[in-house]
Amino acid sequence: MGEQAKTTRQQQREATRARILEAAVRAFTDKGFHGASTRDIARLAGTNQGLITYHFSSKEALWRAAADALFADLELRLREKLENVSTRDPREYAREIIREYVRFSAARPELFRLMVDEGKVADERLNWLVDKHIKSRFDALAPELSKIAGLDGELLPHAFYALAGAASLIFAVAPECRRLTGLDPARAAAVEAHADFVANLMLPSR
Amino acid sequence: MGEQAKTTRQQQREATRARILEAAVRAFTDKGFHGASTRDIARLAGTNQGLITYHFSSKEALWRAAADALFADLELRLREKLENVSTRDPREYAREIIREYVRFSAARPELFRLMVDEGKVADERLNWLVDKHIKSRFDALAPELSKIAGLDGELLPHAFYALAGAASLIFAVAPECRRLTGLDPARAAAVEAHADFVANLMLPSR
DNA sequence: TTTTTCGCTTGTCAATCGAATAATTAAATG
DNA sequence: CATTTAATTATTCGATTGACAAGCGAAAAA
Repeated sequence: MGEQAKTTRQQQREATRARILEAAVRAFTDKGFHGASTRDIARLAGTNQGLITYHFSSKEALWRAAADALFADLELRLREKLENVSTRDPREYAREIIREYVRFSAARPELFRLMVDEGKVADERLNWLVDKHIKSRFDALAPELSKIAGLDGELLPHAFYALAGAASLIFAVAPECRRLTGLDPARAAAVEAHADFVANLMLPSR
Repeated sequence: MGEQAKTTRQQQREATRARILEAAVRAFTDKGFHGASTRDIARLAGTNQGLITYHFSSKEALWRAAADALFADLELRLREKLENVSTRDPREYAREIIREYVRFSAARPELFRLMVDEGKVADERLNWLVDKHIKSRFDALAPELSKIAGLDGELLPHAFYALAGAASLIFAVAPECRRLTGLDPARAAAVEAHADFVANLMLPSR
C-alpha cells in the first residue's frame, strides 16, 4: 500500500492553512483590507482567530499571502493557455489570450476586486502589489499585445486599463449585474458571450 | 441692502454639512463602508465625530447622503452635456456622450469606486443603490445607446459593463496607474486621450 | 509506554469602533 | 440687555478590533 495515509499531522496543517487562505481571499476582496476582520476570516474558515496569528503571524502578512494566491491562479491559468493555443495567426492568438483572461475574471473575480480596492490609495500595500506582481507582468505582456493591435506606445496604458476594466467589471460586480439586468454573468453562456464581446472590442476580426 | 450677509447661522450649518459630506465621499470610496470610520471622516472634515451623528444621525444615513451627492454630480454633468451637443449625427452624438462620461469618471472617480465596492456583495446597500439610482438610469440610457451601436438586446449588459469598466477603471486606480506606467491619468491630456480611445473602442468612426 | 512536539483553543490586552448624552458656546430673538 | 435656540464640543457607553500569552491534547518520536 506504499504511502496510503501520509503524515496526518502535516496534512491537517496544510488543509487548515489553505482554508484560512481561501477565507481571507473572500473576506479581503468582499470588504477590503480594513473592513475584513481576522475574526470574520476565522469564522469563514471554521476555526478561531488565534490560528490566524499562528499560521500567518499578522493580518498584513495574511493579506499578502492572499494576494500571492490570486496572482498564482492567474499565472497558472495564462501560462497553461499560452502553451496550448490552437492558432498561429498572431491576431487570433491575441484574441484567444483576451478571451482566456475574461474567463479567468469570471472564475476568480477576486483578483480584480483586490486591484481596485488597493489601487485607489498610494500606500505600502499598493507599492508591494505593483512591484512584486503587476510591474513584471505588465512589462512582459503589454508591448507584445500592443504590437499585435498596432497601438501607439503612448496609448498602451489606456488600452491596458480599458481591457482590464471591460473584461472584469461585470464579474466583479456580479450581484449588482444580477439585480440590475437579470443576467447572471457567472453562467457559462454569459462568460463566453462576454469573452467574445471583449475580444471583438479590442481586436475586431479582419 | 436686502439680504447681503444672510443667516450666518444657517450658512455655517450648511458649510459644515457640506464639508462632512465631501469628507465622507472621500473616505467611503477610499476605504469602503466598513473601513471608513466616522472619526476619520470627522477629522478629514476638520470637526469631531459627534457632529456626524448630529447632522446625519447615523453612519448608514451619511453613506446614503454621500451616494446621493455622487449621483447628483453625474446627473448634472450628463444633463448639461445632453443639452449642448454640437452634432446631430446620432453616432457622433453617442460618441460625445461616451467621451463626457469618461471626463466625468476622471473628475469624480469616486462614483466608480463606490459602485465596485458595493456591487460585490448582495446586501441592503446594494439594493438601495440599484433601486434608487442605477435602475432608472440604465433603463433610460442603455436601449438608446444600444440602438445606435446596433446591438443585440442580449448583449446590452455586456456592453454596459464593458463601457463602464473601460471608461472608469484607469481613473479609479490612478495611484496604481502612476506607479505602474508613469502616466498620470488625471492630467487633462490623458483624460482626452482616454475619452477618444474609449469612444473609438465602443463606436469606431464610420 | 513515556516523553516530546506542535497544531490548535481559549482568554486577555489596549485601542478603536458607532452611537448616545451632557456640557458648552455663540448666534438669533424678544 | 436678557432669554432662547441651536450648532458644536466633550464625555461616556458597550461592542469589536488585531495581537499576544498560556495552556490543552493528540500525534510523533524516543
